[in-house]
Amino acid sequence: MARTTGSRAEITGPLVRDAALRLFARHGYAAVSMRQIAAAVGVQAGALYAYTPDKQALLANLLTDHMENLLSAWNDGPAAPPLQRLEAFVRFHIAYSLDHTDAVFLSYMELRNLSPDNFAAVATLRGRYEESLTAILRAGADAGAMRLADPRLTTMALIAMLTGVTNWYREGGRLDRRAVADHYWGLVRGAVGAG
Amino acid sequence: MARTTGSRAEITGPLVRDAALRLFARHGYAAVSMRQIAAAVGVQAGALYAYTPDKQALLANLLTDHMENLLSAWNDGPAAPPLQRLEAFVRFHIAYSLDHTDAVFLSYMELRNLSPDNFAAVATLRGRYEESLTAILRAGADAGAMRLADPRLTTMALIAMLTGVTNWYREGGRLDRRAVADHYWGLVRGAVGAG
DNA sequence: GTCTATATTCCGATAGAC
DNA sequence: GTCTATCGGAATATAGAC
Repeated sequence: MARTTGSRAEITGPLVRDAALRLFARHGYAAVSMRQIAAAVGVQAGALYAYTPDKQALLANLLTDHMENLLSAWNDGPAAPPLQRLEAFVRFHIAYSLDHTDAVFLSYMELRNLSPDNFAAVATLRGRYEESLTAILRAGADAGAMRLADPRLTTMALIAMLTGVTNWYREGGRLDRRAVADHYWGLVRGAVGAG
Repeated sequence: MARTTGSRAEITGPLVRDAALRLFARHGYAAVSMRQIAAAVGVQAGALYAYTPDKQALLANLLTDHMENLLSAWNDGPAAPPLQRLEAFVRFHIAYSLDHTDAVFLSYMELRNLSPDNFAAVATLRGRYEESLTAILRAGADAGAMRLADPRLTTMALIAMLTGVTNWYREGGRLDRRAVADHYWGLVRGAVGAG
Protein backbone atom coordinates (compact mmCIF):
# COMPACT_ATOMS: atom_id res chain seq x y z
CA MET A 1 0.00 0.00 0.00
CA ALA A 2 3.05 2.27 0.32
CA ARG A 3 3.32 4.93 -2.32
CA THR A 4 6.12 6.99 -3.68
CA THR A 5 6.14 10.68 -2.93
CA GLY A 6 3.39 12.92 -4.25
CA SER A 7 0.71 15.42 -3.35
CA ARG A 8 -2.81 14.21 -2.79
CA ALA A 9 -4.07 16.47 -0.08
CA GLU A 10 -7.64 16.44 -1.34
CA ILE A 11 -8.05 12.73 -0.86
CA THR A 12 -5.58 11.99 1.90
CA GLY A 13 -7.36 14.14 4.48
CA PRO A 14 -10.62 12.18 4.43
CA LEU A 15 -8.70 8.94 4.22
CA VAL A 16 -6.89 9.77 7.43
CA ARG A 17 -10.16 10.49 9.18
CA ASP A 18 -11.80 7.35 7.85
CA ALA A 19 -8.91 5.17 8.89
CA ALA A 20 -8.69 6.74 12.32
CA LEU A 21 -12.43 6.33 12.90
CA ARG A 22 -12.36 2.69 11.93
CA LEU A 23 -9.26 1.84 13.94
CA PHE A 24 -10.28 3.81 17.03
CA ALA A 25 -13.67 2.12 17.05
CA ARG A 26 -12.18 -1.31 16.51
CA HIS A 27 -9.29 -1.22 18.95
CA GLY A 28 -9.77 1.84 21.13
CA TYR A 29 -8.14 5.24 20.90
CA ALA A 30 -5.24 4.52 23.20
CA ALA A 31 -4.48 1.20 21.55
CA VAL A 32 -4.06 2.69 18.08
CA SER A 33 -0.78 4.33 17.10
CA MET A 34 -0.27 7.07 14.59
CA ARG A 35 1.92 4.62 12.70
CA GLN A 36 -1.02 2.23 12.35
CA ILE A 37 -3.26 4.96 11.01
CA ALA A 38 -0.57 6.03 8.57
CA ALA A 39 -0.09 2.46 7.40
CA ALA A 40 -3.83 2.07 6.77
CA VAL A 41 -3.78 5.21 4.63
CA GLY A 42 -0.56 4.32 2.86
CA VAL A 43 1.70 7.12 4.09
CA GLN A 44 4.39 7.50 6.71
CA ALA A 45 3.53 8.60 10.23
CA GLY A 46 5.02 12.05 9.89
CA ALA A 47 2.68 12.87 7.02
CA LEU A 48 -0.37 12.70 9.29
CA TYR A 49 0.70 15.88 11.03
CA ALA A 50 -0.18 17.83 7.91
CA TYR A 51 -3.81 17.03 8.69
CA THR A 52 -4.01 17.17 12.46
CA PRO A 53 -1.92 18.96 15.07
CA ASP A 54 -1.88 15.82 17.21
CA LYS A 55 -3.66 12.57 17.96
CA GLN A 56 -6.04 14.11 20.50
CA ALA A 57 -7.33 16.69 18.02
CA LEU A 58 -7.98 13.91 15.55
CA LEU A 59 -10.26 12.15 18.03
CA ALA A 60 -12.02 15.34 19.09
CA ASN A 61 -12.65 16.21 15.48
CA LEU A 62 -14.20 12.84 14.72
CA LEU A 63 -16.53 13.02 17.70
CA THR A 64 -17.74 16.59 17.28
CA ASP A 65 -18.28 16.03 13.56
CA HIS A 66 -20.31 12.94 14.31
CA MET A 67 -22.55 14.75 16.76
CA GLU A 68 -23.05 17.66 14.40
CA ASN A 69 -23.90 15.35 11.53
CA LEU A 70 -26.35 13.46 13.72
CA LEU A 71 -28.08 16.65 14.80
CA SER A 72 -28.38 18.09 11.33
CA ALA A 73 -29.62 14.78 9.90
CA TRP A 74 -32.49 14.64 12.37
CA ASN A 75 -35.38 16.78 11.26
CA ASP A 76 -38.23 16.82 13.69
CA GLY A 77 -41.66 17.87 12.50
CA PRO A 78 -42.99 19.73 15.52
CA ALA A 79 -46.35 20.23 13.89
CA ALA A 80 -47.07 16.54 13.44
CA PRO A 81 -48.87 14.40 16.04
CA PRO A 82 -46.55 13.27 18.85
CA LEU A 83 -46.86 9.56 18.10
CA GLN A 84 -45.92 10.17 14.51
CA ARG A 85 -42.92 12.23 15.59
CA LEU A 86 -41.88 9.49 17.99
CA GLU A 87 -42.08 6.82 15.32
CA ALA A 88 -39.98 8.99 13.03
CA PHE A 89 -37.40 9.41 15.76
CA VAL A 90 -37.22 5.68 16.41
CA ARG A 91 -36.75 4.83 12.77
CA PHE A 92 -34.28 7.63 12.22
CA HIS A 93 -32.17 6.75 15.25
CA ILE A 94 -31.94 3.08 14.32
CA ALA A 95 -31.13 3.77 10.69
CA TYR A 96 -28.56 6.41 11.50
CA SER A 97 -26.91 4.25 14.15
CA LEU A 98 -26.63 1.28 11.81
CA ASP A 99 -25.26 3.52 9.07
CA HIS A 100 -22.58 4.97 11.36
CA THR A 101 -21.74 2.14 13.73
CA ASP A 102 -18.13 3.15 14.23
CA ALA A 103 -18.90 6.77 15.03
CA VAL A 104 -21.76 5.83 17.35
CA PHE A 105 -19.60 3.35 19.19
CA LEU A 106 -16.70 5.75 19.46
CA SER A 107 -18.79 8.64 20.65
CA TYR A 108 -19.88 7.01 23.85
CA MET A 109 -16.72 4.98 24.30
CA GLU A 110 -13.94 7.49 24.04
CA LEU A 111 -15.51 10.57 25.58
CA ARG A 112 -13.19 10.05 28.51
CA ASN A 113 -10.17 10.52 26.30
CA LEU A 114 -11.23 14.02 25.33
CA SER A 115 -9.79 17.12 26.91
CA PRO A 116 -12.29 18.97 29.15
CA ASP A 117 -13.03 21.56 26.47
CA ASN A 118 -13.64 19.01 23.77
CA PHE A 119 -15.70 16.89 26.13
CA ALA A 120 -17.94 19.81 27.02
CA ALA A 121 -18.54 20.58 23.36
CA VAL A 122 -19.57 17.02 22.56
CA ALA A 123 -21.72 16.74 25.70
CA THR A 124 -23.62 19.88 24.75
CA LEU A 125 -24.42 18.53 21.31
CA ARG A 126 -25.49 15.20 22.77
CA GLY A 127 -27.71 16.96 25.27
CA ARG A 128 -29.44 18.81 22.49
CA TYR A 129 -30.18 15.58 20.66
CA GLU A 130 -31.56 13.96 23.80
CA GLU A 131 -33.67 17.01 24.48
CA SER A 132 -35.29 16.71 21.06
CA LEU A 133 -36.64 13.31 22.10
CA THR A 134 -37.70 14.59 25.51
CA ALA A 135 -39.72 17.32 23.80
CA ILE A 136 -41.60 14.75 21.77
CA LEU A 137 -42.38 12.72 24.88
CA ARG A 138 -43.60 15.77 26.74
CA ALA A 139 -45.82 16.74 23.85
CA GLY A 140 -47.22 13.22 23.74
CA ALA A 141 -47.93 13.19 27.45
CA ASP A 142 -49.54 16.61 27.33
CA ALA A 143 -51.75 15.59 24.43
CA GLY A 144 -52.76 12.42 26.24
CA ALA A 145 -51.33 10.28 23.46
CA MET A 146 -48.68 8.79 25.73
CA ARG A 147 -48.60 7.73 29.34
CA LEU A 148 -45.19 8.06 30.94
CA ALA A 149 -43.95 8.70 34.42
CA ASP A 150 -40.78 10.65 33.68
CA PRO A 151 -39.92 12.08 30.24
CA ARG A 152 -36.26 12.53 31.04
CA LEU A 153 -35.73 8.99 32.34
CA THR A 154 -37.74 7.65 29.43
CA THR A 155 -35.50 9.55 27.03
CA MET A 156 -32.36 7.94 28.44
CA ALA A 157 -33.97 4.51 28.50
CA LEU A 158 -35.21 4.68 24.93
CA ILE A 159 -31.99 6.00 23.46
CA ALA A 160 -29.99 3.28 25.19
CA MET A 161 -32.40 0.66 23.89
CA LEU A 162 -32.33 1.94 20.32
CA THR A 163 -28.58 2.48 20.18
CA GLY A 164 -28.09 -1.05 21.50
CA VAL A 165 -29.15 -2.38 18.13
CA THR A 166 -25.58 -1.77 16.94
CA ASN A 167 -24.36 -4.39 19.41
CA TRP A 168 -26.09 -7.33 17.83
CA TYR A 169 -27.48 -6.43 14.38
CA ARG A 170 -25.68 -8.07 11.49
CA GLU A 171 -26.41 -7.41 7.84
CA GLY A 172 -27.87 -10.49 6.21
CA GLY A 173 -29.02 -11.94 9.53
CA ARG A 174 -32.40 -13.30 10.57
CA LEU A 175 -34.07 -9.87 10.50
CA ASP A 176 -33.57 -7.09 8.00
CA ARG A 177 -33.45 -3.44 8.95
CA ARG A 178 -37.08 -2.84 8.26
CA ALA A 179 -38.18 -5.72 10.46
CA VAL A 180 -35.85 -4.60 13.24
CA ALA A 181 -37.18 -1.05 13.13
CA ASP A 182 -40.77 -2.32 13.11
CA HIS A 183 -40.16 -4.43 16.19
CA TYR A 184 -38.39 -1.67 18.07
CA TRP A 185 -41.18 0.72 17.25
CA GLY A 186 -43.61 -1.77 18.75
CA LEU A 187 -41.55 -1.95 21.93
CA VAL A 188 -41.30 1.82 22.19
CA ARG A 189 -44.98 2.32 21.57
CA GLY A 190 -45.78 -0.07 24.38
CA ALA A 191 -43.22 1.50 26.71
CA VAL A 192 -44.78 4.94 26.36
CA GLY A 193 -48.24 3.57 26.95
CA ALA A 194 -49.46 3.96 23.39
CA GLY A 195 -49.69 0.27 22.61
CA MET B 1 1.48 5.29 49.14
CA ALA B 2 4.78 3.50 48.49
CA ARG B 3 5.71 0.93 51.08
CA THR B 4 8.93 -0.70 52.15
CA THR B 5 9.43 -4.34 51.34
CA GLY B 6 7.24 -7.00 52.90
CA SER B 7 4.96 -9.94 52.21
CA ARG B 8 1.25 -9.30 51.98
CA ALA B 9 0.13 -11.69 49.33
CA GLU B 10 -3.28 -12.24 50.86
CA ILE B 11 -4.30 -8.64 50.52
CA THR B 12 -2.24 -7.49 47.58
CA GLY B 13 -3.89 -9.88 45.14
CA PRO B 14 -7.39 -8.44 45.51
CA LEU B 15 -6.00 -4.94 45.64
CA VAL B 16 -4.36 -5.44 42.26
CA ARG B 17 -7.62 -6.65 40.79
CA ASP B 18 -9.62 -3.82 42.31
CA ALA B 19 -7.20 -1.18 41.10
CA ALA B 20 -7.04 -2.67 37.62
CA LEU B 21 -10.82 -2.86 37.36
CA ARG B 22 -11.23 0.73 38.42
CA LEU B 23 -8.49 2.09 36.19
CA PHE B 24 -9.45 0.02 33.14
CA ALA B 25 -13.06 1.16 33.45
CA ARG B 26 -12.08 4.76 33.94
CA HIS B 27 -9.42 5.18 31.26
CA GLY B 28 -9.63 2.10 29.06
CA TYR B 29 -7.50 -1.02 29.04
CA ALA B 30 -4.93 0.18 26.54
CA ALA B 31 -4.56 3.56 28.21
CA VAL B 32 -3.62 2.13 31.59
CA SER B 33 -0.05 1.05 32.25
CA MET B 34 1.11 -1.63 34.64
CA ARG B 35 3.00 1.13 36.42
CA GLN B 36 -0.23 3.01 37.09
CA ILE B 37 -1.88 -0.08 38.54
CA ALA B 38 1.16 -0.73 40.69
CA ALA B 39 1.18 2.85 41.92
CA ALA B 40 -2.50 2.63 42.88
CA VAL B 41 -1.77 -0.49 44.91
CA GLY B 42 1.42 0.86 46.43
CA VAL B 43 3.97 -1.50 44.91
CA GLN B 44 6.43 -1.40 42.03
CA ALA B 45 5.43 -2.58 38.58
CA GLY B 46 7.47 -5.76 38.67
CA ALA B 47 5.59 -7.00 41.73
CA LEU B 48 2.34 -7.28 39.74
CA TYR B 49 3.73 -10.22 37.85
CA ALA B 50 3.45 -12.34 40.98
CA TYR B 51 -0.33 -12.11 40.52
CA THR B 52 -0.82 -12.23 36.79
CA PRO B 53 1.29 -13.63 33.98
CA ASP B 54 0.63 -10.47 31.94
CA LYS B 55 -1.72 -7.55 31.42
CA GLN B 56 -3.99 -9.43 29.05
CA ALA B 57 -4.65 -12.21 31.57
CA LEU B 58 -5.51 -9.61 34.17
CA LEU B 59 -8.24 -8.19 31.93
CA ALA B 60 -9.57 -11.62 30.96
CA ASN B 61 -9.72 -12.61 34.60
CA LEU B 62 -11.71 -9.54 35.56
CA LEU B 63 -14.23 -10.06 32.79
CA THR B 64 -14.82 -13.78 33.26
CA ASP B 65 -15.13 -13.33 37.01
CA HIS B 66 -17.68 -10.59 36.50
CA MET B 67 -19.81 -12.72 34.22
CA GLU B 68 -19.65 -15.67 36.59
CA ASN B 69 -20.60 -13.52 39.55
CA LEU B 70 -23.48 -12.03 37.60
CA LEU B 71 -24.79 -15.45 36.62
CA SER B 72 -24.56 -16.90 40.10
CA ALA B 73 -26.16 -13.81 41.65
CA TRP B 74 -29.22 -14.11 39.42
CA ASN B 75 -31.67 -16.69 40.76
CA ASP B 76 -34.67 -17.16 38.56
CA GLY B 77 -37.81 -18.69 40.03
CA PRO B 78 -39.05 -20.74 37.09
CA ALA B 79 -42.17 -21.75 38.98
CA ALA B 80 -43.41 -18.19 39.53
CA PRO B 81 -45.73 -16.36 37.10
CA PRO B 82 -43.81 -14.92 34.11
CA LEU B 83 -44.64 -11.30 34.91
CA GLN B 84 -43.32 -11.74 38.42
CA ARG B 85 -40.14 -13.32 37.08
CA LEU B 86 -39.72 -10.47 34.62
CA GLU B 87 -40.12 -7.86 37.32
CA ALA B 88 -37.54 -9.67 39.44
CA PHE B 89 -35.14 -9.71 36.49
CA VAL B 90 -35.59 -6.00 35.85
CA ARG B 91 -34.96 -5.06 39.46
CA PHE B 92 -32.05 -7.46 39.78
CA HIS B 93 -30.35 -6.30 36.61
CA ILE B 94 -30.60 -2.63 37.54
CA ALA B 95 -29.41 -3.16 41.10
CA TYR B 96 -26.54 -5.39 40.06
CA SER B 97 -25.47 -3.02 37.30
CA LEU B 98 -25.44 -0.03 39.65
CA ASP B 99 -23.52 -2.03 42.26
CA HIS B 100 -20.87 -3.07 39.74
CA THR B 101 -20.67 -0.15 37.36
CA ASP B 102 -17.00 -0.58 36.56
CA ALA B 103 -17.27 -4.28 35.77
CA VAL B 104 -20.43 -3.77 33.71
CA PHE B 105 -18.86 -0.97 31.74
CA LEU B 106 -15.65 -2.90 31.19
CA SER B 107 -17.38 -6.08 30.12
CA TYR B 108 -18.99 -4.61 27.07
CA MET B 109 -16.27 -2.10 26.37
CA GLU B 110 -13.10 -4.13 26.35
CA LEU B 111 -14.27 -7.41 24.90
CA ARG B 112 -12.31 -6.51 21.81
CA ASN B 113 -9.07 -6.57 23.76
CA LEU B 114 -9.51 -10.21 24.72
CA SER B 115 -7.75 -13.05 22.96
CA PRO B 116 -10.12 -15.25 20.93
CA ASP B 117 -10.20 -17.94 23.62
CA ASN B 118 -10.96 -15.52 26.40
CA PHE B 119 -13.53 -13.76 24.25
CA ALA B 120 -15.35 -17.00 23.53
CA ALA B 121 -15.48 -17.85 27.23
CA VAL B 122 -17.00 -14.49 28.15
CA ALA B 123 -19.42 -14.57 25.21
CA THR B 124 -20.71 -17.97 26.29
CA LEU B 125 -21.43 -16.74 29.81
CA ARG B 126 -23.13 -13.64 28.49
CA GLY B 127 -25.23 -15.74 26.16
CA ARG B 128 -26.41 -17.83 29.07
CA TYR B 129 -27.49 -14.74 30.97
CA GLU B 130 -29.35 -13.36 27.97
CA GLU B 131 -31.03 -16.71 27.46
CA SER B 132 -32.39 -16.64 30.97
CA LEU B 133 -34.32 -13.50 30.07
CA THR B 134 -35.44 -14.93 26.75
CA ALA B 135 -36.88 -17.92 28.59
CA ILE B 136 -38.97 -15.65 30.80
CA LEU B 137 -40.28 -13.78 27.77
CA ARG B 138 -41.18 -16.99 25.98
CA ALA B 139 -42.99 -18.26 29.04
CA GLY B 140 -44.88 -14.99 29.29
CA ALA B 141 -45.88 -15.09 25.64
CA ASP B 142 -46.96 -18.73 25.88
CA ALA B 143 -49.04 -18.02 28.96
CA GLY B 144 -50.68 -15.07 27.26
CA ALA B 145 -49.37 -12.70 29.91
CA MET B 146 -47.14 -10.83 27.45
CA ARG B 147 -47.52 -9.80 23.84
CA LEU B 148 -44.22 -9.65 21.98
CA ALA B 149 -43.19 -10.12 18.40
CA ASP B 150 -39.71 -11.53 18.89
CA PRO B 151 -38.38 -12.80 22.24
CA ARG B 152 -34.76 -12.71 21.15
CA LEU B 153 -34.87 -9.14 19.85
CA THR B 154 -36.83 -8.08 22.90
CA THR B 155 -34.14 -9.61 25.11
CA MET B 156 -31.40 -7.57 23.46
CA ALA B 157 -33.50 -4.41 23.55
CA LEU B 158 -34.44 -4.74 27.21
CA ILE B 159 -30.93 -5.58 28.41
CA ALA B 160 -29.50 -2.58 26.55
CA MET B 161 -32.17 -0.35 28.04
CA LEU B 162 -31.63 -1.56 31.59
CA THR B 163 -27.85 -1.54 31.43
CA GLY B 164 -27.98 2.00 30.12
CA VAL B 165 -28.96 3.19 33.56
CA THR B 166 -25.27 3.12 34.46
CA ASN B 167 -24.65 5.88 31.91
CA TRP B 168 -26.66 8.54 33.67
CA TYR B 169 -27.64 7.46 37.18
CA ARG B 170 -25.88 9.36 39.95
CA GLU B 171 -26.20 8.61 43.65
CA GLY B 172 -27.99 11.45 45.39
CA GLY B 173 -29.59 12.67 42.19
CA ARG B 174 -33.20 13.53 41.43
CA LEU B 175 -34.34 9.90 41.60
CA ASP B 176 -33.22 7.21 44.03
CA ARG B 177 -32.63 3.61 43.04
CA ARG B 178 -36.06 2.49 44.02
CA ALA B 179 -37.76 5.16 41.93
CA VAL B 180 -35.52 4.38 38.96
CA ALA B 181 -36.29 0.67 39.18
CA ASP B 182 -40.02 1.40 39.47
CA HIS B 183 -39.98 3.56 36.36
CA TYR B 184 -37.95 1.09 34.34
CA TRP B 185 -40.30 -1.70 35.34
CA GLY B 186 -43.16 0.40 34.07
CA LEU B 187 -41.42 0.86 30.74
CA VAL B 188 -40.64 -2.84 30.45
CA ARG B 189 -44.15 -3.87 31.35
CA GLY B 190 -45.49 -1.64 28.62
CA ALA B 191 -42.93 -2.83 26.09
CA VAL B 192 -43.93 -6.47 26.54
CA GLY B 193 -47.60 -5.63 26.24
CA ALA B 194 -48.44 -6.17 29.89
CA GLY B 195 -49.18 -2.55 30.71
C1' DG C 1 6.75 -11.16 47.60
C1' DT C 2 8.83 -7.11 46.60
C1' DC C 3 12.60 -4.38 45.28
C1' DT C 4 15.91 -2.19 41.80
C1' DA C 5 17.68 -2.29 37.42
C1' DT C 6 17.38 -3.19 32.78
C1' DA C 7 16.48 -5.31 27.97
C1' DT C 8 13.73 -4.36 24.22
C1' DT C 9 10.29 -2.33 21.75
C1' DC C 10 7.30 1.08 20.53
C1' DC C 11 5.23 5.59 21.19
C1' DG C 12 4.08 10.78 19.70
C1' DA C 13 6.03 14.35 17.61
C1' DT C 14 9.61 17.12 15.01
C1' DA C 15 13.40 18.51 11.52
C1' DG C 16 14.97 18.97 7.15
C1' DA C 17 15.44 17.14 2.29
C1' DC C 18 12.87 16.91 -1.89
C1' DG D 1 2.68 17.01 1.06
C1' DT D 2 5.43 13.29 1.90
C1' DC D 3 9.65 11.22 2.85
C1' DT D 4 13.57 9.56 6.04
C1' DA D 5 15.64 9.91 10.30
C1' DT D 6 15.62 10.75 14.90
C1' DC D 7 14.78 12.69 19.76
C1' DG D 8 13.12 11.76 24.26
C1' DG D 9 10.31 9.17 26.80
C1' DA D 10 7.39 5.38 28.34
C1' DA D 11 5.65 0.78 27.61
C1' DT D 12 5.72 -4.53 28.97
C1' DA D 13 8.17 -7.85 30.86
C1' DT D 14 12.28 -10.12 33.02
C1' DA D 15 16.54 -10.97 36.12
C1' DG D 16 18.59 -11.20 40.31
C1' DA D 17 19.23 -9.36 45.12
C1' DC D 18 17.06 -9.49 49.59
